[in-house]
Amino acid sequence: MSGYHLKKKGGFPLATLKYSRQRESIKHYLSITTKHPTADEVYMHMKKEFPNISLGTVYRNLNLLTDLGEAVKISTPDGGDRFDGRLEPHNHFLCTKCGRLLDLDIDMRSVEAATRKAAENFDGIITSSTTLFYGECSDCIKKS
Amino acid sequence: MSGYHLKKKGGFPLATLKYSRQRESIKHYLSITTKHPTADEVYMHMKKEFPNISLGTVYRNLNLLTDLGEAVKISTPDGGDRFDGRLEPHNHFLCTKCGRLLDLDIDMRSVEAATRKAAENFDGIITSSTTLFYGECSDCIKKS
DNA sequence: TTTAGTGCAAACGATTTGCAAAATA
DNA sequence: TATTTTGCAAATCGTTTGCACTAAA
Repeated sequence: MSGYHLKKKGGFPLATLKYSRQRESIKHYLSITTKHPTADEVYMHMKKEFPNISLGTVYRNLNLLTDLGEAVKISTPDGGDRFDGRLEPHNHFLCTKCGRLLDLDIDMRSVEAATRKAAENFDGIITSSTTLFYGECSDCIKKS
Repeated sequence: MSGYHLKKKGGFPLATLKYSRQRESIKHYLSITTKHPTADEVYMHMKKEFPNISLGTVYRNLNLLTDLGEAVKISTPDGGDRFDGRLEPHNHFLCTKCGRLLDLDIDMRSVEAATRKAAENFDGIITSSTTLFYGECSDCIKKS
């Protein structure tokens, strides 16, 4: 694990990594929560364990984990990015009433089929895709 | 099932609309461009016709058009939102090299199939979905 | 000792908002 | 006239960055 190099977004070499308690804890939190927290929510949670942790440290580690492929950044039309530590391919659902972001497990073969279809009439290279579903979550349905 | 999602902020009734030359022009520009411009790019373009137009006005109208379903806001993991005046269901491709956002026409039936699959094991209501494809565009492939 | 990571605060880019004037109905 | 929209500027939000210090290797 030590001394490995990898590439950042622009192709810049990334320096060798050193262990950090904060980073490990952030990674662990992302791996157990199902909340898809924003950076600020991660920050609030980390404060319990590291009262002096700074928001900058949280952002730096979230970006690092994302670059390492150990976390996923999810962009939605409303508000800041969300982070997800679940690494297997899956999709997300955004409730347009309460704003909750939920995991949505579907047979990925249907998604792959759609991607293959997309690739047919396209003269670039498609390497991945993300689908975000919208609608009303069960909690909001109950309340209405 | 469309690839679009109409965003209503609170569910409260929308105030009566009055005509505005700026809004019409923004709407028209979105309907003819294939650039998927950012708010700032729309602003720059509008300045030719309305030298004194303000960025605030552009944002207000882009949001209004989005709420009305007459434009679509596209969120990507890098940078600001893009806007699209093309209303038929279609998908988008983001080049991870040059950042260009392109239209991607695929047989929507494969997307609908994926959505139907998604709905099966989900106890909320899915009303729409958007898929964003990633990869390298043909221009960038040529250059490498 | 050398290098990476941290906390802090300031800077930043994107977007929103309060207000008085202008346009529309 | 009454109400909406505009231009402007200040404010806000999410995120990044420079720096001196601390922790890890």
